[in-house]
Amino acid sequence: MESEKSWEQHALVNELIEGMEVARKLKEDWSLPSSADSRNSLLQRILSSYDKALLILKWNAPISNSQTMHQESSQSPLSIQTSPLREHPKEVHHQQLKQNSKKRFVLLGYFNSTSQHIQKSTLYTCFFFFFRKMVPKWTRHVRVNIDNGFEGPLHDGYSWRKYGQKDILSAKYPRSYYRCTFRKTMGCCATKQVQRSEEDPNAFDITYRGSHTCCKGPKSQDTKEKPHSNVDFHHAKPSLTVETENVTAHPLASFGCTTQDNQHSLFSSMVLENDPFSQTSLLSPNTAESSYFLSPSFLVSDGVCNKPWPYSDAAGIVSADTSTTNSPIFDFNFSLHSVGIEDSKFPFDALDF
DNA sequence: GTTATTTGACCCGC
DNA sequence: GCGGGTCAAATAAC
Repeated sequence: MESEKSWEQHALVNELIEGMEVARKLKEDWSLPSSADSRNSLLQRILSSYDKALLILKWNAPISNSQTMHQESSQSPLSIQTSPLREHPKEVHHQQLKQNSKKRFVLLGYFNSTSQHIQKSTLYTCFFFFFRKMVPKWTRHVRVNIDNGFEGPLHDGYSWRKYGQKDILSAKYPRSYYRCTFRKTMGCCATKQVQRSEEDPNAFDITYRGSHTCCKGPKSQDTKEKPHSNVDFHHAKPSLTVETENVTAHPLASFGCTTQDNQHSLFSSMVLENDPFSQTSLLSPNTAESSYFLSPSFLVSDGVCNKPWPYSDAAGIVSADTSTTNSPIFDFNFSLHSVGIEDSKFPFDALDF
């Protein structure tokens, strides 16, 4: 346990120092006629560092603290639509214990692994735990004027590939499942679900999950999607109405896809969907709006990661930017440097599990 | 030939 | 057992 504390503290200190150093550099650059991109990328790095640091802190928060913080934050008048806790407090406590234990296991398993290759079964287990339970998820309600010839859900600037459609029991319209086109080539695990709204057939409810690590964001437009089937609401015609509302889960959920972030990386998907603590205290919009967790990608107007809605690299650690197969990929990342793993060739063989 | 979509089957959590 | 999410073979589109 002492060693755990040691590397956690080490990582934490490293992140804070890095954040400070980059902030200093930003300050120096501020008066220079350097590009906005440069400043934005520095800003991105700073926030990324603090994201990491905060996540490490959160990771190590005592259960009692977590619970207290959750209760406090859930009472916050600013917190919106965090998942209501249905569980009895005792159950919550047990769940947190369980989750904390799992989280710790995953992190320590990674950091402390002396083996050159982590067992595939471990990776598999870790992946599903993270992806299904911890990857951020948020919903957007998007309205589109179908009369204008748009036949399908909005194109959000990313390139998606449909991999399934399902009739939902209580829903009038089927739900379509999309994943990032670059999942195979770049290991991007972002997915989205699109479902036509029952109340308003011209509207779509789009649920995003996971972060783009593919660097093929809105600006690249590297897509082979049929233009008629998707509407790019970044460049929507005036007649196109776009509404966003009910960002139900994680407005800060990492959608970081800057090149820089991929190198630097990110705890991206370790924002915990089911973790009451992270939802309410680390991720609730009130926290974001008011303090540390607001992503630069949301703040900047011309930056490389100027997302159309509050995407964030919050909690990003390291992009395990793996070129891969269809296999599940870790979509969370952490700074190897910060924990003293300097070898950039750290063997993370996600290719063949 | 390559890439995307469709759709039935399968997996897994509840 | 049910239902949501994903897989993967078949098919379509380019």
